[in-house]
Amino acid sequence: MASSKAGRRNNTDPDATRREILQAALEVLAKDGPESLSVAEVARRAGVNRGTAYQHFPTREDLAHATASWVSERMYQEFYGDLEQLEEVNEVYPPDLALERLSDFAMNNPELSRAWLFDVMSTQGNVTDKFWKKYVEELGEFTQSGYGREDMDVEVFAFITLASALLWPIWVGAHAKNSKARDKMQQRFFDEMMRLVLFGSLVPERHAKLIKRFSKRAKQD
Amino acid sequence: MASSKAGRRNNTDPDATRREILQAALEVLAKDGPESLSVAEVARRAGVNRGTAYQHFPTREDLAHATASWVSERMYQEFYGDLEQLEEVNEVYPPDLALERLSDFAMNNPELSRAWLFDVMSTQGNVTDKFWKKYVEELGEFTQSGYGREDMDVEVFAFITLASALLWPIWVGAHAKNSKARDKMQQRFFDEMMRLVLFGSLVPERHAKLIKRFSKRAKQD
DNA sequence: CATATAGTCAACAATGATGTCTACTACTAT
DNA sequence: ATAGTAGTAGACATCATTGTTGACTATATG
Repeated sequence: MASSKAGRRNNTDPDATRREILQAALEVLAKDGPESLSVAEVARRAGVNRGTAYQHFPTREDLAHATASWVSERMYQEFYGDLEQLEEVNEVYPPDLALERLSDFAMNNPELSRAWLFDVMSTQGNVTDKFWKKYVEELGEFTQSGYGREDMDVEVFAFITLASALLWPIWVGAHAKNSKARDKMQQRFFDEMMRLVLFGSLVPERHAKLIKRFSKRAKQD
Repeated sequence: MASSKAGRRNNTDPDATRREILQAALEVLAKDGPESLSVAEVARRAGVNRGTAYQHFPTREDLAHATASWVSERMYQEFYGDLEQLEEVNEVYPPDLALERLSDFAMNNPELSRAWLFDVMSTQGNVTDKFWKKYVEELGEFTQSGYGREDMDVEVFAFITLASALLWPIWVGAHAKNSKARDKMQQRFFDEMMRLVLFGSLVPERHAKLIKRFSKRAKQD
């Protein structure tokens, strides 16, 4: 009586299937890294037949590359997508909101964040990633607008903030027992990062020599 | 004429072999993550017979655990080992030297750094790692000695500095073409990090509200 | 209705990893 | 000299993954 063909999908929307596969690949990528991405594992996770995965992505490598591109594109869209129209209105996006946005984003998209970070960190040669370029560009504009210190090394600062903000959720996931503890950890990260960008972490009076040594280009007193 | 038994090792020092295996495992761990650590790959990389690896570590899991412990221990020893006797003499280790030491260490031990970071980041539950505890403890003492700002969240700050310093070499490795460019990148990281801990990254006059908001516990003006 | 599309299911050979085992060699200490 | 230790070499069964292929099915569109 029961249909012997239960469990069939026969999707009308191949793009949706493709996205499901990519999403599963992203999760695997975030969990185990690019080297241990297996088509079988991805297909299992996506609830899709292995053959189906091979229809969309002829080889394992194709899947890996497609996932990397997809991650890059999604990272940009999810983070900057709905912000693009806003930009022309708001001349300077406040740093606390920017950091909060980044911190929230990382916490809500831990796999995407992690996969993106490792891809962009370890990809050889010039950085072509849209999100990275936009992020650095925004930081550059911010400093030149007079709100951020001119003596910043924007790229290095971008690296520091992104690396720590995007990896923080891993730490939180491993060390927070419940969602309340999770929220508290997220708050702590935001507070400390704000504190750091506002005041640094050294007591100035105790480090006169260092201040002299490291303020070559900064003469804003 | 040539000995058919060339390539034999027949080592007198089994511990050395063990270390070689662990070192190879560490490299694999740093490259591909813990999930794709294979005994065969490790043995190949260590220039050791697969059987030999199985003599030292009965299963893949045993090798993985042993490597994690070894990484933890080595991270502590290599970083703090030769500093321990010094400590009683020098009451406060200057922050620039500390950061330089960390930055150099990461650059000279990229695999160890990376493997350690991921292990300690993703290990569930309380952090028992010696290096982490020591690092946080030192930071705590530094702030309480009056040289560091009292309002720091020491653990979060430790996370930020470690995550960025230990991952920076990956970025450098992927983006620096020669050793000269490498050195320059390392210098840039050190400079920017010092700048950040000394001055923050925002121009104070432009962020009066934020300063008010984020200086609850800090009343050192 | 006919056909193309998207997908399922099952089988297959090849490859490589795991874990075990046995026979062999070289070096060390008794 | 002999027994033990450390490592090599090779074989073996088991399993997972890769990439391919062929038969089948549900859905949409002409």
